[in-house]
Amino acid sequence: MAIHHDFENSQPNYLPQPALERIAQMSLFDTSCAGHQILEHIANKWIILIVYALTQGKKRYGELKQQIVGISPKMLIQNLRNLERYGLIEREVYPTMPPRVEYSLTPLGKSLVEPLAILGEWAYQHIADVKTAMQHYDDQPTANDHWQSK
Amino acid sequence: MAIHHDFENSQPNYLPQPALERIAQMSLFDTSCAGHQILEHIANKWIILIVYALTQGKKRYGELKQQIVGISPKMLIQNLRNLERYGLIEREVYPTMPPRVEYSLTPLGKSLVEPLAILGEWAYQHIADVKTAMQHYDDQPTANDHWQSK
DNA sequence: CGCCATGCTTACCCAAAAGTAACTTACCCA
DNA sequence: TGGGTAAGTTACTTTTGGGTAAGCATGGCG
Repeated sequence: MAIHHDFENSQPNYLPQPALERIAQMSLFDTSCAGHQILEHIANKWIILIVYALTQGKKRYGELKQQIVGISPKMLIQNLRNLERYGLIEREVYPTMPPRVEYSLTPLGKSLVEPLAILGEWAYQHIADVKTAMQHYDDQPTANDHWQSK
Repeated sequence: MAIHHDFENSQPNYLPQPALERIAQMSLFDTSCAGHQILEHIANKWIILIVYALTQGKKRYGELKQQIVGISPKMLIQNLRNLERYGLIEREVYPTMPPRVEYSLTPLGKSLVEPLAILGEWAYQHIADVKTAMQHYDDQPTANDHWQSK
């Protein structure tokens, strides 16, 4: 617990030192490191959105499908299965008919909410910055045309 | 600044309230929302590793290639271009011969370091939890075989 | 003089991921 | 008897990600 503390006021440097120090200790650059692999699975648009949705409490498959606009049934179920496998969500089946299945965050899943929320906030807060950077980049005619991922 | 504070001791609830409140305000579930789109681009294994690498300072292409084990030249250059486009890194060309190009984080890029570091730390700290969850899941023979992403 | 080494970039191609849409199961209800 | 419903599942196709290997420029060196 108490993972991140006062990292803003300790160093004169631009970058928060404790973060840097801690990054240096994780061998995330090594693809064979489990931390790297987990990151690879977690850093996924749908995973993030599903976890976000479940912060609001138990949700049924249909509710998730409705809330996460644009997700296909296949992607939803696939990512739900993966999240269950990683121990981040729990799947409860009520053997009624029509079937009823509820998904909820496990304690481990809940512990991931804060890191993801921080990332989401960053995205949300820097929309304008990124947009203007992209326009600026795209406007310069210097042949940077064929790399855009959209 | 001061984005995340004492979220552990304020609520009786398991989940950090401030994060939840703020998530609710972002319309990340809407694919047409710019925040959603940015998240989609940032939540990418290679992007994260490149930003991590650049927290250590300016780096040349070759240095990055060496440090980020397993990245192909194409992925490296593609993600560098994207990061530049988003305004997260800066590309400096020294017109010497052999050419020399240095990449560094912009202030915007530096602001992303802390969120990513927190995510990386989560991954690193919960390796054991996730591993045991996966073993447990894989051991139950109830035909969950065809979904695994590895 | 010409060939090699270096650093970066691109072309080409295949494999994996993700979207689409139709199908399933089993009960209830009209 | 047949339509509706919830939660998937499957087959099929398209899109994207990613690896391999070659291109290019130029200064150094033999």
